[in-house]
Amino acid sequence: MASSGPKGKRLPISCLACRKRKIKCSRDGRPCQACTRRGLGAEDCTYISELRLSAERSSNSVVETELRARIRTLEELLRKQMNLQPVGPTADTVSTLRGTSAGDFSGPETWDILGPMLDNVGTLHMSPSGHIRYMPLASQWKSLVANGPAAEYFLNSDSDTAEDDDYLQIPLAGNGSGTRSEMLSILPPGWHCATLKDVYFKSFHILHDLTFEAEYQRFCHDPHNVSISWLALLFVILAIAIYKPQPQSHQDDTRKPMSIPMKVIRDQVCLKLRLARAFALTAPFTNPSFFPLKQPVNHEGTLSTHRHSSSDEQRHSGIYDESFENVTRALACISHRLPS
Amino acid sequence: MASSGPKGKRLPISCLACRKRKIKCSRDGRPCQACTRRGLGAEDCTYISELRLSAERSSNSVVETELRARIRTLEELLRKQMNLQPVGPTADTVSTLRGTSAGDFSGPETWDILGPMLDNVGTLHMSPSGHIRYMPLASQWKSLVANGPAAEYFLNSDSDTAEDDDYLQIPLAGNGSGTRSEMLSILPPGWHCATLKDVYFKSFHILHDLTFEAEYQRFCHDPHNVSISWLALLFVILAIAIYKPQPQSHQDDTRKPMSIPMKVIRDQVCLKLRLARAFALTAPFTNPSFFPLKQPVNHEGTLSTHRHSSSDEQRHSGIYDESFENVTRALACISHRLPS
DNA sequence: GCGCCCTTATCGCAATCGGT
DNA sequence: ACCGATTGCGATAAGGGCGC
Ligand SMILES: [Zn+2]
Ligand SMILES: [Zn+2]
Ligand SMILES: [Zn+2]
Ligand SMILES: [Zn+2]
Repeated sequence: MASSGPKGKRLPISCLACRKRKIKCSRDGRPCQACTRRGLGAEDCTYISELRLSAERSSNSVVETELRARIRTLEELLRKQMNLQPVGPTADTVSTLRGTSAGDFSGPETWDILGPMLDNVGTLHMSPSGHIRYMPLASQWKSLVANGPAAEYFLNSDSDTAEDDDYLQIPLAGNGSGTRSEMLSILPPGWHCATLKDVYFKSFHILHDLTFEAEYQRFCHDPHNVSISWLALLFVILAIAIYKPQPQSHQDDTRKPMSIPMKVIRDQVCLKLRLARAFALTAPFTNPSFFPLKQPVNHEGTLSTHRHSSSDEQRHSGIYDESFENVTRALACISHRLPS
Repeated sequence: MASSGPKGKRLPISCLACRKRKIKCSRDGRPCQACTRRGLGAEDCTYISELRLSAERSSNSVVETELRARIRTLEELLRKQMNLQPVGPTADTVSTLRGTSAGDFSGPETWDILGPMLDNVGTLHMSPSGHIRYMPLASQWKSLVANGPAAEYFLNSDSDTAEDDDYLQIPLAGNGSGTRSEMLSILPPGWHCATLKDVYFKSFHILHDLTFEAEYQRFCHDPHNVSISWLALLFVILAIAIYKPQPQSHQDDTRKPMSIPMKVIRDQVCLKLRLARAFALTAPFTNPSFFPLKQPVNHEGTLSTHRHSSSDEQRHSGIYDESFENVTRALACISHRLPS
């Protein structure tokens, strides 16, 4: 009668494979009977009972972690606000804030050390098994990667898997409604974003980094208020960064050393970004109401000598629309060779 | 026993819906039994039998037409070669050539009047049901549009139909092999291409029209020898042109008046181009070996002040690859608002 | 919430067809 | 008989929806 007997009694819930197939699960052995018939091995016939429990219990701490990350984001923002130096010793104010939730963010798993953000985007409707609770988007994403039904796809898909599109319900040709939040939900978690963004701007010097950084901070503040075009640009930047081979020695930058194993990020983010790229590239073309960002951004290199007089003239003649600037920026990024 | 009795004999092939579902088709009535069971109406249960036959029978004359068009292409090329005027009265040589296959290309259906080209691209392996014969790609495309299995899709699809991709076997994420010919097979027939190209360059003045015209002629000469990136650019140009609303009065251009009803072209080309756009936009991102075109092209407007010194410098530092120029060109086109 | 019955949809592939 | 194209069986997957 005790519910925790580890004996030969059947496990509390069906195996994952059977749940996905919606078929009866014998719930014995590690390859259950249905899975055995299906030719699946022990690695495919898994149960999530204890995982679910632990996840349920630990999701509180996950939220806690993300809230802590949010704090650090605000610190960073404030620091940027008071002092334009990237990371100056703006001791006072920062330390004050830091006292709010000092926490133990140090150690070998330096996941969080890389400037978190976006960790405050989450929604409320995620309720694992009955409870309603705040669920940051980053957590959603991470759990998807970690133990979601598409886990295998993420980790060992090196070739193009076209069917992943609908597998993950990514609207490749969105009709303009709900697209922003969809794209947000696709975004990798904040620490990945920040890492990849840094990688990009350390490697390429086409976009005006300071301008983008400002926009990025604005995005961290209020992720739902950026334009779709800017999101698309962000996706492109991340995609480029994810493909850039990691240099062995870290840059001679005074910022925090990038101790995150790039390989790990790459594995996790790669497929998501591939989808996002396709989306970002297709969406504006399908629906011209995308890419509505207004303010232009300075470019360097071939695109830097931007002449506004002719641009304005042409804009009024109907040749350009206001999206030109942003698509151009995205394009400048795309043009990098992606080593694969 | 006669095979041509129109009586209660079964139609030669199953209905399209059944073929797609791979289920037995009763081949009676317009909603066949399977389709009736599925709740599909007559508009979904279609047959292509007689269309296929007619296409098979008429393909000879189609080839003939396309060969004639090829002649005119060569005439046009030669005229351009001898005289850089767009259409000057280069009487002698042209008339000599024109005598080769004078033909009756005049009349109300001025399909062919608009500078044909690409009509010589075809392949030999197209054997509708046994015969091996020369099959120009344009013919393939036209017959697809006119009476192919996807005919309805082409004519009444105003919204996005995502499933068309695999319906037409367009490799949205091609792996780089066979892509060029695939894109060529997607291209609208020559007269459509020329018309749309003209529309584009009459309306927009971003790309250097003379340079592009030269490349276009090169493309007409040897369509298989252009780079994928250039093809993508062409697709984008055509896509823009197809969406541009047709002005009521034709331009004050001394070239042949554009008497082709734009609406017709639009209907036929629209979906193909939508697919091609998606392809052209996705492919280079999926496979960095795309967009390999070398020679840069002058731009006007915002992109005109191209600085080669910095470009070269950056190229060598690995920041740009040689595809930059072309993607930029494509992007400049994309940035137009597409009125839809 | 979850398990899973039972109706559809999918599609590999072997039988079949039809032209030569 | 050969051979590429086509058909459609039948094994399998997907998933709507109901009872708990
Ligand atoms: Zn099972
Ligand atoms: Zn199992
Ligand atoms: Zn049928
Ligand atoms: Zn039918």
